[in-house]
Amino acid sequence: MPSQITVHVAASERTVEQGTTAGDLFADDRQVVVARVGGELCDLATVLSDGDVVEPVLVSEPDGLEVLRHSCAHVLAQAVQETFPDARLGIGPPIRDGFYYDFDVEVPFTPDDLKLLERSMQKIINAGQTFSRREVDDEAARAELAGEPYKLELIGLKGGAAEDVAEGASVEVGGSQLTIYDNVDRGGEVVWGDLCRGPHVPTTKIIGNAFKLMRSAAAYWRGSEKNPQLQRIYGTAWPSKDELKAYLERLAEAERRDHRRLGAEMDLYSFPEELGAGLPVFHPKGGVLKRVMEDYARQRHIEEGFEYVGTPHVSREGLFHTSGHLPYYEDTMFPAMEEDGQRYFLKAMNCPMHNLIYRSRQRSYRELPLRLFEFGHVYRFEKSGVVHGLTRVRGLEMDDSHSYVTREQAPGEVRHLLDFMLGMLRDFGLTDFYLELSTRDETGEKKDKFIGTDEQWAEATAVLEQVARESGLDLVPDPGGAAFYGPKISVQAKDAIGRTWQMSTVQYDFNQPERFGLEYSAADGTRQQPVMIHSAKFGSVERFIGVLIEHYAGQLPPWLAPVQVLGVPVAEDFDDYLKDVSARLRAEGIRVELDLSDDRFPKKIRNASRSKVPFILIAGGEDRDAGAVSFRFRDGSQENAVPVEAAVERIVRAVRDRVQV
RNA sequence: GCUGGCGUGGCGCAAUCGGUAGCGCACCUGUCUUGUAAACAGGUGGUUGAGGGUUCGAGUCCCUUCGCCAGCUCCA
Repeated sequence: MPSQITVHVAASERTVEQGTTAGDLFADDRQVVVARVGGELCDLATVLSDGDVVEPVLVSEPDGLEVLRHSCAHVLAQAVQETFPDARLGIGPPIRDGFYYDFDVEVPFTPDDLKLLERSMQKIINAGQTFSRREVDDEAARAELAGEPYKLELIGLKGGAAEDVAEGASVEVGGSQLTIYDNVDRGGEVVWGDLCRGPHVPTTKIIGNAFKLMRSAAAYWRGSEKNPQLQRIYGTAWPSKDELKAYLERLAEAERRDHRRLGAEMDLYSFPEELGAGLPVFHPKGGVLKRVMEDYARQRHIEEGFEYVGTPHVSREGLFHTSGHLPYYEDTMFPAMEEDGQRYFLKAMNCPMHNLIYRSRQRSYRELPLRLFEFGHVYRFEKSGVVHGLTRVRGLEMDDSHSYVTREQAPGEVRHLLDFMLGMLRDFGLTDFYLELSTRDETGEKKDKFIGTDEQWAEATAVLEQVARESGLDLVPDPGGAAFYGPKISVQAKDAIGRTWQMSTVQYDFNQPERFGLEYSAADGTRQQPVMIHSAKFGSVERFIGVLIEHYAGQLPPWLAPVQVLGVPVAEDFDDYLKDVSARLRAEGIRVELDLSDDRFPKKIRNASRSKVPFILIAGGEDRDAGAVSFRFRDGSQENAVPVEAAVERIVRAVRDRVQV
């Protein structure tokens, strides 16, 4: 055997001693945490073979960061088993921004436990333990892990289906070869070990002090309600302390933008306990925001060929049997009301009622596309644990529209709707999108939920996919995410701090027209069945308001701001002058408030600054003498001596053009 | 629905081992009011989410229930 081998590193060949490891090649770069050998992520301890192609993987790149977080999860597990010897191990994968590890413990972890574990992890990290890989066969693994029932279960399930076992399980049992990672301290003693596919960072030292345990919560084993709950600890880990700090600051920023907090501060809406969970009320200022959104959406729908309709909140149960909703969703509808032996339900969707409008008389192909639209209030009895602010409620208003079209018209209508909804989202200041295509589950246990023939699903899905691709936006598949009656495209929008929210949806429905017996007379005199296309631009109006509040951190653009102008007199003497100015603005339809309180000027400025009103108009002696006002903006900047005429014009234009200031 | 945490005047918080609920802001009243993030003084307001229990005594302990938060599951 030759004593030297040739390896390829960074597109150049290198001749190295037999027995050289990947780590040896990059020993001078501490940023390298693992290596890609022949395309596979490997430990730096991997011994190279002749002809290997080796690339360094830095901790700062996505793969390297995942490995760091996965290793950190291992350190957590080691700390847990040292502190709570009876804890049994679940799985511990990296996730977005961090990692978790699941444990079966008698007593759930407390916040104090987390602090304790964090200290214990720091000790392990400082000890500079190495991660040492060891291949084991199934028998040996079973023997060694006899005390770890969940790991044994994973061994039984290992192989190609690992990702089906549970999200994240593949990091434990990836391929056909089982491996155990031993944590070895400086003295060479094995102090802990875990079944794991790897790879890992070479030593715990790499983790440094740029990690933090965030919270603990229960999670079902293998993600199923039917399984026992384990206690999951979430943590975060970063290449450096600064990056950890930046991450924590992002979380703090998200908290500052929380629409529940801002809604209370800005007096927009509240969630009275007396009403019940998930039932918000809109205060006058929130009412302005909601009404402006509705007015604009209504106008735009009419411009896009929709007709505004109205339907009741309740219906006899038969309607929801016809639509097919009741068998699937009775448990998430409010309980039935009985009257004269009839069961009535609060509606959880508007489409059945729109179908009745369609069916109220004979329809001709000349009427198609027939587009119906309304703000329909629907009620969904969401499970208590999922209700959340305005983003997940039990009573909501949908901007619900249904286009009835011929099969031939369907692609054109979907395209029309997609353009329409993207345009509307842009009008509200959301500009960064991707699309998600939700299709039926072809194989899984939920396959039976989807009604309709294979051909219908294939056609519907093809139409949506084609239009989605034409949009040029990124398209992410979402298998199994479709409604029971048809596939959908959803628009995912990124907000100002990079979070994505599901906004608008378009759904292709061949089922309900059939169930309701919808027809139109074709040009040749035959009766044909239309296709129905559901769409919602806001989705839920409540949710959209919540997203906007967070996106703008409460600093709404003038056209949406409940109060657009706040007048602040420098002293009482100028109250009348500002009253005249505000009358001019009101005549132009501007929403103005005046601070006529007996607070002194600095206090008024303070209150005005905190009010998030886009235009603060100040007037004192200099302004009055010049027939002018002074603007103060939300960023604290100021523009003095603006003639009243110009000020009014400027405000009116900002509102009309829907710009942000 | 499940697991854990929490629930004190409108809001944010305090109340040592159980010993008859405090503070700031807001609000009200009065005096004050001329240029950019808090003038001064006084005052109203809670029986501690709700119901039950233990105790001489419960905001503090126990049970039930409602609501909120985090996560899991779910999301037409």
